[in-house]
Amino acid sequence: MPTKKQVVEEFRCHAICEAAMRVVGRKGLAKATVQEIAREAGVAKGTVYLYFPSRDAILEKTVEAAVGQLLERLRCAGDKGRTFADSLELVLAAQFAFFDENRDFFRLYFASGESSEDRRLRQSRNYRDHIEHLAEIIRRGRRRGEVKSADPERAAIAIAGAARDLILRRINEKKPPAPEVDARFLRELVFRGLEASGRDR
Amino acid sequence: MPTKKQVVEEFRCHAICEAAMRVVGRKGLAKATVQEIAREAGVAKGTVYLYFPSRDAILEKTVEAAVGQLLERLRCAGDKGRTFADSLELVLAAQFAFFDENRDFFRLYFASGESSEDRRLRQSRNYRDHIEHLAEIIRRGRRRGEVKSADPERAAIAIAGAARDLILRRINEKKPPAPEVDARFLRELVFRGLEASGRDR
DNA sequence: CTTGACAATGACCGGCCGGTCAGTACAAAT
DNA sequence: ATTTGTACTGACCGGCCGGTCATTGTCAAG
Repeated sequence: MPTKKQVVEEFRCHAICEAAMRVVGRKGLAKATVQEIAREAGVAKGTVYLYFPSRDAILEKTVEAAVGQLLERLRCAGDKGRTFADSLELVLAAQFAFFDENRDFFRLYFASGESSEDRRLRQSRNYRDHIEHLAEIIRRGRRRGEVKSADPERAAIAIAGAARDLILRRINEKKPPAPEVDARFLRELVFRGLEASGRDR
Repeated sequence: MPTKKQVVEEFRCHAICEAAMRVVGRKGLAKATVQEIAREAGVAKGTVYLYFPSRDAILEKTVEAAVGQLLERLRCAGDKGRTFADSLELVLAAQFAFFDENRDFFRLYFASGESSEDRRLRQSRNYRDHIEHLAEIIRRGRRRGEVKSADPERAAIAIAGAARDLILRRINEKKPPAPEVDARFLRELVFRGLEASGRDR
């Protein structure tokens, strides 16, 4: 049973993270100051330090929360597909859609980044989990004989990277295609490849 | 005919950029201070400002120079291949090799990054040129009937992204595979795809 | 109403760093 | 020898921002 104090604490932390998200969306990770996050959250700067030990902790938790939410969705999407191609496409579509919804935040999250933060993210549990998730989907496909033999982890990294850059592209486009379109495109690319097939040429 | 003054200027600028490259490799883009760049170049901080108007200008020119060098190599590599698959593999191998050679600089160049800088790079002529180069290779393959119909620019972005993340992976590995191995891997992935072929299952 | 505990505040501090500029050293010109 | 020109120096400044803490508000218990 959470005490009243814990409830307040939870509420404040959440409000601060939400605020941080908006500020980062506006200014970028490096230029998001504690002062502005506090103002955005409607509290004084000192108050922020009642709930977080440091600026880095705020940003870390904020990013962690957002990314955690994303990974949760991707996991669901991945479980829905019946074949490898399905799973992959669903995961990619979910990912594109998520970033479409969080455009502002992620535009600057990607575009900027502070050394300590960005590095932590890339080596973080979240990133590795994401890669591992993709790798697992590939391995499952392999077991079913749908996918050829290849280092699943490296393939996962390549797919994640491709998706990442497509997301950045989408973010800078005024009217990007529907998430499903790009998802289908990338699925086709990594599953079938670019090689001209008999009927296609 | 360059005057003596111009020669000195050229020499100093070059020394400062070289120094900046080493400092960025050590500390990351965001934490590379003018003071340290100056020390590394063996001049006083004030001297740096005789040759560059601002810190940003130093970093911009440094990155621009390094990336320009890279693109030059990639262009050569791309021209050597006779088929689409060849060209792609050669370009990728050249890219992996280049980053292997400049490990320190690019580790922190990628891992950190300051908002204004990183953004400028991504939207820079260099990045777009790289994408355009890849897209052109794809289009050439398409014209020869080697490659199926697909948006060449989006495919180029995806390939560049995949390569980028593989590079980051390689940079963090103590003993990465030879550049050619990863190049072959990625070429296989985007050209043939992951789908199990008849003989492979 | 008083009190005391604690949440909230925001002025302030200190360190950092980009950028400046008065001064130095040294060479060339007179 | 003296003056002029100039490449170079590095101490210094000012602004910024993360983090602190003495003060102020708030409210529930007595």
